[in-house]
Order: sequence, then C-alpha cells, then structure tokens
Amino acid sequence: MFHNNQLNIYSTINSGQYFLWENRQNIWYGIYEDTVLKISPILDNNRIRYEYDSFPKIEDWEQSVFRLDDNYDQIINEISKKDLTIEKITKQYRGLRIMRQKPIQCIISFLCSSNNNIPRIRLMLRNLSRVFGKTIEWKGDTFHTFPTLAGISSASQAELLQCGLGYRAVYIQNTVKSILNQDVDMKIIEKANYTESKLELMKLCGVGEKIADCILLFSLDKLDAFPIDTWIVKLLQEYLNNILVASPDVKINSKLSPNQYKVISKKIRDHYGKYSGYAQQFLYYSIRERNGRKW
DNA sequence: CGCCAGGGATCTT
DNA sequence: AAGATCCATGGC
Repeated sequence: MFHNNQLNIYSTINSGQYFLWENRQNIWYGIYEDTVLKISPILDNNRIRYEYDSFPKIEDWEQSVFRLDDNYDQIINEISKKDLTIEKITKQYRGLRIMRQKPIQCIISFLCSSNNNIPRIRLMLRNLSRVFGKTIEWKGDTFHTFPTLAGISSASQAELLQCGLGYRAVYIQNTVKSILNQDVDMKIIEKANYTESKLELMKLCGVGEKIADCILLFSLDKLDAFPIDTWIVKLLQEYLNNILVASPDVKINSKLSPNQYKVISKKIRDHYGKYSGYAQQFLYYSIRERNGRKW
C-alpha cells in the first residue's frame, strides 16, 4: 500500500474511526459535512506522494483532518515506552493516525455504531447522506454531503428506518432534538475538558461511556480518550490484563457495566497517559488485522 | 438456525 | 451496583 513514516492513508482511513470514505478508481473521497475531500496518489520519481483537493475548496484541509500538526514522532515515542505490546505494534503499523472529524457528523456516526458492524455503519451513513444530504456534482462525479441537524430533524421515523438505522433511529431523533433545543450545550461539548465534555455528551440519548469516548477522541481533540469496545475488551482479557489490571478487584466481563468501564478506563488512561487515544487506535487496528477484518 | 457486530436504555435482582 | 433483556438488521 501507499504510505510513509508519517501517514499511512490506507490504514488510517480503514481503522474504524471515520466511516464516510470510499475509493473510486484508486482515488479516496471523504465526506466532511458539506465538503467532499479528495486524495489522489501521484507517482513521483518512483515514490508515491499525495495530492489533496476538495469541493468546495478548503485550503490545506489535510493538516486538520489528518492532524498533521500533532508531533507524531514524539507521540509514538511516548506511548512506545509504556509496554512491549504497544512498542511492537506502533512499529508494525507505523503511519496509522487519528483523524479530526466534524463533531456533529461524528456524533451521528457513532450513534449508528452501537451493537453494529462497520460495513453496516457505513451503509447507514451513506443512506442518510443520500436521502437527507445535498447532492454535489464535481467533475462528472456525484456525491452526497452529510445532512445538517435541521435536515435530519425533518425526517420521519419511517424515513430513518428506511435508511436501515433500526432502533438507533429514535436515538438519532432525540439527540438531534436536544442539540437543536440546546437542552444539551454544544459549546460545553466543544470547549470543556475531557470530564466535563464527556458528562455533557452523555446527556445525549444513545451516548454512553464508549460512544462518548469515540466522539471525544475523533472530533474533540481529546487525545487522552480511550474508547473500550468489544474488541479492546477481548484484548484486555488476553494479555493487557497482566500489564494494566493486575489487581484482583477488577474482573473483565465480556460486557462492561458503566462502573467497570470507569474503573478500567482510569487504569488504562493512567497507564498510557495523554496520548492514550493513539495507543487505543493502534491496539484496535492490530486486533482487527489479526482477526482478518473484511473491510 | 444461532451468533455477532467500535452499546445503550430500561427493568429486575 | 451488577445482571438480564430488548432494541433492528445483515453477514456468516
């Protein structure tokens, strides 16, 4: 695949953090709310480099979306020191990065993620965009932008069900309503620290500990957030348990109660420190690779 | 057919 | 505070 030390486009896009990307004729297209992002690999002197474009035009969007302002070398260096597992897989999957999404799109996306698999999450979000987003024509290609809150709020429950959302349709309707009414304050969500922002996020219907952590990490610059999903739990049961959760008071069940989540989350975040989120993304990617992900 | 998927809300013990 | 159940849906 095409990559370098600082950014592996392929693994970063296919690591279950940002669902609205697709590859057409070896070119990547991403939906960034109202904007279509484009990444073209260019063969240049026997090396691959990338050309970034977008419509409507956003100058240097890749700096923000791929977080190129993070000091990647230092982050990898920092988390590598924490244990041998993470040292190994940061080497192995070097170039994997966290992306920075738009908060609203990220909230809706991870509302769709509950008890679900990634191909279906993608399908649901594409359906939502096709039905309630704006159609964009760009150089002969057709795209659908991500719907606005107003756009989604105008949808009937039947229409949402037709997008394949299932029981999550109600979560999305309630969440969109609370944001539009300002029962939940997006200013707090966007400006507050990890703890305060998470508390506010969890007022949203359908947002619990795990989904809140995803939103914090992938759209709100909280690099110390460490989402614990079913795959991470499996990993913890195997061997991280010995490193992190050596105390017998913590038993790891296949499903975590809110309290167990809090206890384990604290231990792990203490262990990996302020870049816990990067560590999590490497761990998640490695276990999905090991299990032969099909997307 | 049963089980699982980047879980959470709700009710029960 | 932990456990059980249900939620809608497609892939295997």
